[in-house]
Amino acid sequence: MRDIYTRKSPRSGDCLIDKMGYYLELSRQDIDHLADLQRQEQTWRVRDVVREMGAPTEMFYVVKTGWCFSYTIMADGRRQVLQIHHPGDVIGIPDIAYEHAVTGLQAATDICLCPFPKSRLDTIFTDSPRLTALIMTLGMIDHVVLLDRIRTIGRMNADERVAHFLLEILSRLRITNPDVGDSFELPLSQELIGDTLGLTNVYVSRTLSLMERAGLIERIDRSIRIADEQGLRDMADFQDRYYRIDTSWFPGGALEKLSAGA
Amino acid sequence: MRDIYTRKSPRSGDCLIDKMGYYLELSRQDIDHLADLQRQEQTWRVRDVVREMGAPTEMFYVVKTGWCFSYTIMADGRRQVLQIHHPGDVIGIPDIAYEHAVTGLQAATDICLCPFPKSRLDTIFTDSPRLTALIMTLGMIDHVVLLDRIRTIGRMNADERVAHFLLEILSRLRITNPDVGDSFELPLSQELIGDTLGLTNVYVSRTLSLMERAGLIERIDRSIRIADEQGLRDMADFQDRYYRIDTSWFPGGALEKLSAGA
DNA sequence: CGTGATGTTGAGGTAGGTCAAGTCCCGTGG
DNA sequence: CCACGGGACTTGACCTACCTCAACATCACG
Repeated sequence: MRDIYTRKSPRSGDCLIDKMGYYLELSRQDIDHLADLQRQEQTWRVRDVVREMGAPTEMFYVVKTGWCFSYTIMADGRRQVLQIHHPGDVIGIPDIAYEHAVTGLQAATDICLCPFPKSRLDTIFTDSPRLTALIMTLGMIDHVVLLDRIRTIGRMNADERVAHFLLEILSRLRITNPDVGDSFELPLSQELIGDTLGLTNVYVSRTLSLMERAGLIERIDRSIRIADEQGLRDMADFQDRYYRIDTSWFPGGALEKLSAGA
Repeated sequence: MRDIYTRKSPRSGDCLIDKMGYYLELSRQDIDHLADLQRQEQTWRVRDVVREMGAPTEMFYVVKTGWCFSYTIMADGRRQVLQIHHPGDVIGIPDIAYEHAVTGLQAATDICLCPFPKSRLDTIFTDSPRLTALIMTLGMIDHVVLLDRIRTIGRMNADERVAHFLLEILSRLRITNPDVGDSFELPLSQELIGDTLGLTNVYVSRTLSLMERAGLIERIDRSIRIADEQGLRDMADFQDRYYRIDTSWFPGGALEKLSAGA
């Protein structure tokens, strides 16, 4: 199911550096830059709103611990969850095009984020073309994951949507934590999952129960075991967008060639 | 409905330069770069497939004339249209993260595209930080438009989806052609509109008929007149993502300040 | 003139929504 | 320590927005 693609930098225990280092051999300077983004920390409790829709977009955030999510709400209360953010993710880049945030940001668990001002990216852009290319590429991965989501919501039925969702979470987790195996904690309410997939909490509940009875997954509290990964992949037409990316065009090719043999 | 935001460079008749120039005061060199991307031209007929899903991603395309669209197809034939591309759009940037195209590309009308290799962007990146920032920002606009689409498909019913879709097309057209007023040619089959919005061709037909009977739109063949723009905006909770963007953080601030008074 | 792509309309079916009741769990406060 | 309240999950009964299938009309094109 997975081939021999290998992590490019050793794990450090810092999730941003781990995520970046999964794709790229990081220089000492790159690591310093990434550490620099995480000097400030701030915590929120479950269900706290970190940033309202329409707030000025001065800050980006790096997720240090916990899960949070971006969403929009319509006047009558209908909510659509747009993205789930995990440790190591950088939040806010799409907002650079606008003066006010187009999405809200809320804590799905207790979380610790590292806010940093837009301007901090400038130094990275001028100092490290490789890191810049990686940041852009990670943005494009997010983009492609959104395309998958559109296909999922637009053309798949409930069980296919849920299957795809679970697999997407799993592959995302595997980047920073290769040891997850086939089970993981899913600290998201079924209402939130429904608002992500264009379903209701009620139907998510029914669907998960059915999938469990069908032997596709197992559940204990909020932990999920993917019992039949290939079965889920087949039904959801799933492709892993995180596992392997194309870095061949990145600047600084010499370094790249060195690590390509790994 | 629209305030006094003004185009930053004069119209040139070239749609890529017009689109870029709408947001930014372009230098002579910038214009040369953009013209350079469009040296090669190639044409396709309606329904021709320009690029299959899974094809190697060596080329980007600038749309010169006509409309085309990106899509995915599932094994059983279900299709999801992901993006409609208009003259002036650059196609393919999300694919840089992968070696093979994650979407297909097909002509919705007879079209003329300008293919150019990935590497051609390099020179822009090193020569013009302002243009680079604009290209990134346009990518982020696409991203936000996708977020709107997800909300539309995930949480709105058929008439709201169609209303939102029509308004989105209209605001996109207004960038390069401020004279569209309230009517435009919509050279898209109802099946394609359905595949964009997660509906069937049959239900798109019914919905359009209902909207016409309600006095929201008028139709003659495939031309659409938006008869009640405010009404449509209210029902679809529409926000124009193309009209105005934040360029305040772009490098080369001096030039920006000069034009800020406009 | 035939063929295929497109749009319209009708009849009937179903996936998923809505509403509601009941359970479990955990955090808080007395 | 217990009582309470709110968040989360489950299950049942009923409903409806949208789908499916099908027939028919129109039009462009070779």
